[in-house]
Amino acid sequence: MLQVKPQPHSGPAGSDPDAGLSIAEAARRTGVSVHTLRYYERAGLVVTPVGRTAGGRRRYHQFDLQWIVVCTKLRATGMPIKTIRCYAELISAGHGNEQERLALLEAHRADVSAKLAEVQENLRLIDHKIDVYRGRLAAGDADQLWAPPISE
Amino acid sequence: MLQVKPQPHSGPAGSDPDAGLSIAEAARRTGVSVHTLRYYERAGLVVTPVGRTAGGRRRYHQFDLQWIVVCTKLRATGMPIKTIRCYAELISAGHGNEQERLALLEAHRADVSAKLAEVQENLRLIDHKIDVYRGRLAAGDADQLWAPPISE
DNA sequence: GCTTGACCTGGAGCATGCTCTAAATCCTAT
DNA sequence: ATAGGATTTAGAGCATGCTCCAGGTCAAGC
Repeated sequence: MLQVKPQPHSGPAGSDPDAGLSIAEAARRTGVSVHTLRYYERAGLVVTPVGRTAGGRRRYHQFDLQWIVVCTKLRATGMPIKTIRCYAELISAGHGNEQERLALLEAHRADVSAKLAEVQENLRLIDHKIDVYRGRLAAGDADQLWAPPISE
Repeated sequence: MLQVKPQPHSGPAGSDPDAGLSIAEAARRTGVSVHTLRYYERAGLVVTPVGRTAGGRRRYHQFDLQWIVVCTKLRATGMPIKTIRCYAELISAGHGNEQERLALLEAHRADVSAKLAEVQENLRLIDHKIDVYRGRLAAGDADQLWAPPISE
């Protein structure tokens, strides 16, 4: 859903393609607020430190944007910040821990699957209630719906 | 998943079936902690006030347990406490607002559906990453995996 | 009566994930 | 040179949903 749009060569905030993007541009392109971008960085959700200008401003490059998008997707499936940091640290540590990365992803996949199944299961109850309400309302006898006991 | 088990006639905390259950028993049967039961009550997640003994202890009856289970299912699909309170108030208000109840449930259903689709979509990315890691690890060339740029 | 454990209330505490503020600094345009 | 807006930082604030604590009450068994 979120895609890092290719830079149209001369966009706002710097036309030099190698200079990197301002935080505002990065936010716009990733769909994440600037606040959140800084928060993620503080929280350790980085694989490589984001570049800085001489004056200390962040400069986002293609790789940074791609990583941020990955973070949003992991977040969207409910992966906690801590776990994403863990994953980032593994990638950051370089080659040799691919088994661990895989294990982390598989564990998360299992969590998401379980959660998905649970939600779908409970959604059925809601659907059932909706059906019942629709039916009763159409039939004009909504009085028969589940209601609290008169007075115990 | 959570079911209100039928009372086996002489259980703990009172054998008179009409006397109602202690909060501990209600917690056990609904799978919710006693803390949470009290919290839900304070938060307005009640359709009818839970009964009390002369001494002020809560007594849970069949209807209370059923309602709590409904609450857990709504929560499990991500319905916020506030919305459940809203729903509880509608039921509590009695007949005549069935359209509103239906609208609330339909709105929630739409939210859940959208969320479900989003999670499933993003889960695909994770699955893809898992596939790639598995393949590379099996092939013994994990070096080729996504890694941070060497130094910008 | 007395002990013991369950229960009561109001309120504090905690985990998570942002979201915002203040004061200072940077940079660009005029 | 300077005004204005964008950005920086550390830290506070907020929303949600529990979770727990202190100090007191209730009730059942001995």
